[in-house]
Amino acid sequence: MVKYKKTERQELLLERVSSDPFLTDERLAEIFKVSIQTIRLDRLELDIPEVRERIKHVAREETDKIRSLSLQEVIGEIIDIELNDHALSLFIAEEGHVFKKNKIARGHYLFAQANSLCVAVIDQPLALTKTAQIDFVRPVKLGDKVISKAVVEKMDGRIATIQVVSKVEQRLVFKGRFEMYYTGEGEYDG
Amino acid sequence: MVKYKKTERQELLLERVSSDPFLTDERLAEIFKVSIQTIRLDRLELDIPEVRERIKHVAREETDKIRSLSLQEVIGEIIDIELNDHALSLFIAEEGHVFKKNKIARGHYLFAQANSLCVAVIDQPLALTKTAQIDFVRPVKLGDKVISKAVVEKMDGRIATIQVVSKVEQRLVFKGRFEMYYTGEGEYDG
DNA sequence: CCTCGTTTAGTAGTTGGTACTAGAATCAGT
DNA sequence: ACTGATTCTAGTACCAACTACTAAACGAGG
Repeated sequence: MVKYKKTERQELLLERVSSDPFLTDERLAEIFKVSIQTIRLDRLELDIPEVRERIKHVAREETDKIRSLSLQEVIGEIIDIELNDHALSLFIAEEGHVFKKNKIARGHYLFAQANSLCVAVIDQPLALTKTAQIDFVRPVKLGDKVISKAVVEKMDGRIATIQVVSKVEQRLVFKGRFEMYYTGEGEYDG
Repeated sequence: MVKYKKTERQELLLERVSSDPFLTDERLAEIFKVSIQTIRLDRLELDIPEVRERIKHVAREETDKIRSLSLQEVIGEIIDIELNDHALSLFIAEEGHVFKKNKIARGHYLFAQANSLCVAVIDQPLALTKTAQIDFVRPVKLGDKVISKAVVEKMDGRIATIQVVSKVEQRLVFKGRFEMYYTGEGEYDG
């Protein structure tokens, strides 16, 4: 087995650490077959905190109820957001999301990405889906990176209308029109 | 302020630590106005692990929760099915399915229940959702038992039209009309 | 007063680090 | 092949937050 080059090792390190935050430097040194010092230099360069801080961070996500709204309750990772205007998220179809037989993503994950993006883009204390018309244009396969874009068309005080399109490598795979019901604490009467 | 007696302090200690697992012995010693050693004796007697272990435990719960949720194949348990005709499933809204703030189920779980029911009721090697029009009629709350019923309206050789209604204690909470694409071959050319 | 439960103090050792210095190995270009 | 930079390894001193242990002080009851 050949040792990795620095940059390659650092990429893999980032992946490893984010998929399993519980790995100590010692374990990582074994995995990559380098010294502990090398691992520490890598973490320093990549701004990866020590194992205890990583664990603490994961644990905080549970207790931190404020933060969790924008982080936890979303399928896919939000990569750009302008509240009450538009939002972008990335969802990668993994083993758990696809049919075993043909490796095509189950529709409800695409819906979930779009739906949670709609919830996130509405900057209101309460936002619930009211109706949706959706089209699954092309199947999404295992490993596909789905970029979903939600654009708020109008907000009339109670109902927001949002158009969502999802693409894999620029190709449309899903589109939908969502009506979201929302209320703000006393901002609007209702 | 009077110092607590041993037993009383230990009770309060248990409460404190379980409500905030991030407290170090040093902090606890300050809180109860005793020495660190006393806190450590207490933890020993009460079998409370050290701060880092407590944090690790919380973090583990968190990652387990995410994993078990994302790996869910089908949402809801099928309780009655007549292939190509109708199907019933039960879904119970649990902690992981609801918004933390208001304990209302996220829309995509209701969609997922309906969607996977539609996939199941089509007796074909391949069944993919093509379009859907859906209505979230009433919010579903934590603990609600949602019964979803899918009825196949027509199947024309490639597309099946299915009506789904979901109820909690006889009250409509969700309805939708799904068009499912299906083939015997397992081919799909978008 | 003495005793026993309780509390405090202090020491040595552990884990998983940070921060730093210094030297060895490797590679890239001339 | 030699030079110089990059990369890796080694080693030291230090830290937080402990465990595990010993020993002493306190405090109220018999």
